[in-house]
Amino acid sequence: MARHLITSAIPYINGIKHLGNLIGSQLPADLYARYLRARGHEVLFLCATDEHGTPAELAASKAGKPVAEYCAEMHTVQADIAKGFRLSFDHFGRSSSPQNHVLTQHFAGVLYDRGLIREVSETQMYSPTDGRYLPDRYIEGTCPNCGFDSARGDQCDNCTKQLDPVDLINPHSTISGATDLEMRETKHLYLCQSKMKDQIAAWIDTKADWPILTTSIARKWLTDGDGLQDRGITRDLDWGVAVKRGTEDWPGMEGKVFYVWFDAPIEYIACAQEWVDAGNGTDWQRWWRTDSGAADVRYTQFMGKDNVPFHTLSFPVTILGSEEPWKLADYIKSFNYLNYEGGQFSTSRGRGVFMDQALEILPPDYWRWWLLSHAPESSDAEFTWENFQSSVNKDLADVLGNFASRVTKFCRSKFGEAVPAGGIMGAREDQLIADLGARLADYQSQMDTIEVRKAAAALRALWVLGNEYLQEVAPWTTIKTDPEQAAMQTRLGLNLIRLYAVLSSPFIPDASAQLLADLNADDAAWPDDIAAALNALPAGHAFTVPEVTFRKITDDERAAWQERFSGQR
RNA sequence: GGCGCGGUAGCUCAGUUGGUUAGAGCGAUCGACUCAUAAUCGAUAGGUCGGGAGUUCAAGUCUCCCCCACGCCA
Repeated sequence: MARHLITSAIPYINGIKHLGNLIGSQLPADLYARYLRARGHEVLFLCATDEHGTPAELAASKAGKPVAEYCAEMHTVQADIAKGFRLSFDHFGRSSSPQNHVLTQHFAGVLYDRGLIREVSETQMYSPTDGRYLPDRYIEGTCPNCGFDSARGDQCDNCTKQLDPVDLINPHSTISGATDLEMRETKHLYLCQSKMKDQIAAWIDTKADWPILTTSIARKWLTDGDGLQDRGITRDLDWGVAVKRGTEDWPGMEGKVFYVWFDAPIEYIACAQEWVDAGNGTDWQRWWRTDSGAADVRYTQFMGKDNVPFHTLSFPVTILGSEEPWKLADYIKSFNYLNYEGGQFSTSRGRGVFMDQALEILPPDYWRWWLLSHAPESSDAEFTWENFQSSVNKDLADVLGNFASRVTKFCRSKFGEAVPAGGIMGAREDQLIADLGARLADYQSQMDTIEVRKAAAALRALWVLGNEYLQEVAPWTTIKTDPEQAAMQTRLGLNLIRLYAVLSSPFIPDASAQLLADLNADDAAWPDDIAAALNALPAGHAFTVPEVTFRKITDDERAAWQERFSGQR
């Protein structure tokens, strides 16, 4: 038994995420966490909401609420949706937690002491009307290069010229439309990532087993141009972690907060503290401090590719730069994007399926199965309703659900609702057990290496073995000449359902639990001996015939959903 | 413009350090079965592995050029 720390990239507080966000991080992380727990490992699975920054402030003001209140509400909304998808976080924290404030300030102080934070004076656009400094992308004006009248402060969307907000003609705030913008001199803190680039590069070089996507993105940032650049870690905002050196005030930095990308990953650690403070754990240090037992923890991070730079570079700079014994990631699993029906998911245009909507139309297992079995691992993947319908109907309803149905209903009609006695296993059964063992080894190997799609395929192959066996031995025929033999075959079939329920639980936890309940099976332990596992339900054991485990998606439903989520409305 | 990930059967994708007739699932066709959610099982068809050149006894798998898609950066 090993100890596994697992974190999923923390979703931004601003609004409900779509299915692409789900499969990009939280869902595969949950799959891995459930699998490792099922294998008997000790797991701490953490996630949180990322709550600071300008978008949160703007969303709150749009909703007419104080930002703290808005974030608290949205946190609850996201937590409920996560429960709806059966994401098995040990704690779902908040980057705005007091624990994270203290820890973020601590890291800043330590990094400053190590000479890894420097102060930089720069000018920035201030809007008296909005009462805030404006990030470049919230300023628009006329492009000095091409005359386009909606050029953004960072870049002109028309001629693609890189811009500075001061270059814009007639600049205005996109928040209020205010034109009385002025340049103000302001001081900010920069994290000296460049000083750490060799150390980070050396660390990445040791990770030959990481996904190519992860290492290639990291290497690109390490070697592009002059190499890893220093980055600003403060902003002129109200909502966030106040800039301090540990517990000391930071002269000249009054009224400023740390930028989200600095405090967000630190929340992974703070989240473990929240977990303890919430009364769900007793010792967070043994997961995070290598001097307190975390040295033998394996830490795996999950994220979409847009988050890779923060996890391979910035956060490691924070951890390593502190020279304190914090746990560093052992494995970083990253995902590409999920597209929707030939384009991208679009939050603003309502294009694609969002997590709350998905749960309105189908139970979580349907989504979990499709998303995981089509996870965008090697390249971007695409969601289409047609593919979703055919995959779910075939894999879940036909191959697995119908297997449970045909076995239990046959048993009920011929032997009654209890596991039948009699008969002896022969060569065909030995063969089945050998095949199951080989497939199980494959499945476990894919899960161990977090090859999500391949794991799904291996699991499906296990389900197929049951149908093959049943079709071949045909108890509905055997029973006419040799009822004892048919009883043995049926008993084996019933036990296969239990085995499948156990093995499938990381992917489809609800269906798994329901099948186990219908079978009155109290043994849900991961099998280490297939033959023994197929005797878990003994002769005479009573069961209930399951309701339809997975219903099929009809053509009409598919068409209606396709229309509903097209973003046209 | 630079860089990155890809471009393999109608669709979604596997193809390890280059090595026998390029694989899987779905879909299609044919057959078997009839316990089951018009489910299942078997068989068959289908690919000049984006295009071109090169290295090699041998290339989907390495090198170069080009084309396409997506993304990141400038």
